[in-house]
Amino acid sequence: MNISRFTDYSLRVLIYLAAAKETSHIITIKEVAERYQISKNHLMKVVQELSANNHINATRGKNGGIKLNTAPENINIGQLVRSIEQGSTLVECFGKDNQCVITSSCQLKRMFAQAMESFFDCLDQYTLADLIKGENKAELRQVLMIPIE
Amino acid sequence: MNISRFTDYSLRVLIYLAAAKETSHIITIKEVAERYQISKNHLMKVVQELSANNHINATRGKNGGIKLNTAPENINIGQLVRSIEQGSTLVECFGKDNQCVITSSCQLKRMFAQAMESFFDCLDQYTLADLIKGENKAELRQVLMIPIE
DNA sequence: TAAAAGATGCATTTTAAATGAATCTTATTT
DNA sequence: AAATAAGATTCATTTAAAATGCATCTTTTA
Repeated sequence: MNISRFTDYSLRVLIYLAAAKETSHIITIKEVAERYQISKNHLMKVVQELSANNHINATRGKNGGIKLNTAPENINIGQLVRSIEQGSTLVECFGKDNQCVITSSCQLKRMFAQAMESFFDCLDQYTLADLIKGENKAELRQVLMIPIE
Repeated sequence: MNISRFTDYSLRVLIYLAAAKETSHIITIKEVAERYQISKNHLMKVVQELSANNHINATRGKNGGIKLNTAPENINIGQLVRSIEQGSTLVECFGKDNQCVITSSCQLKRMFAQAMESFFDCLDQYTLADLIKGENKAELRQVLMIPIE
């Protein structure tokens, strides 16, 4: 059972931006990629999608960068992961080119769909704010070398 | 979000065997692979694991074959999927070679672990028997061309 | 107008999973 | 005993999705 690195990176970007909130320092994709030591190219695409979904605001050009578009409290983890992972195929029968011969008389799809809903419903309990609560925020700022100012 | 074909095939084998229960006809891996139109080689490995976990009984030699080791009611879907998918890496920080720099101050792992538990807990509600209930059994026997006798 | 940022499209690499193939082991039947 | 038919095992190969890299385009600001 796994979730794409794309989704993982999406969350990392949001955590970075949330941890750096209330800071005057401008954040770029390059910086985020360097601090996390992950591929800048991949991160560009991740940012592009987050931006397309209005979770973050990306500005081009000199002094451009990325920042959160809403308060961390308003970014729900379940909804976010759902939206990124939508279109993924949990098992063959969820996919477009399903070849399973018993599909019509198989109850598995129903069960798995329900289980997946439980998974997301659980994540629905949390928002981005829960990820930078308490001591976490300071710790994240430190590990990610986000200047406090 | 996805689950391996290995797990999918495991369920298909069990469904086949459950649907063919109370039938005198001996079932071989070859037959199951043919009916589902899937790789016999892969299925062999699937069967091997199901057999190692005592879910099914495999006998070699002439007139050998595979059959369920317990009543379908006793094979829990959640437990089964859990056992096959154990060791899979939901996201990087679940894995052995986790490189994520914020791991120590990140709450995501906890949240995802909880969500995964919800997923399996949901599947825990069902057993193999639920997959061959009512009309399903007859339908499965027909699609899979299992002789009724 | 130069520099610095993100956007985009295409190519390549990586990796895990799936599949194939060959051989080994076990059991049964003749 | 020998032949046959089943699963078990090991190693090699293929596949497909995801990730990454690269080049170029677009936008913004100093």
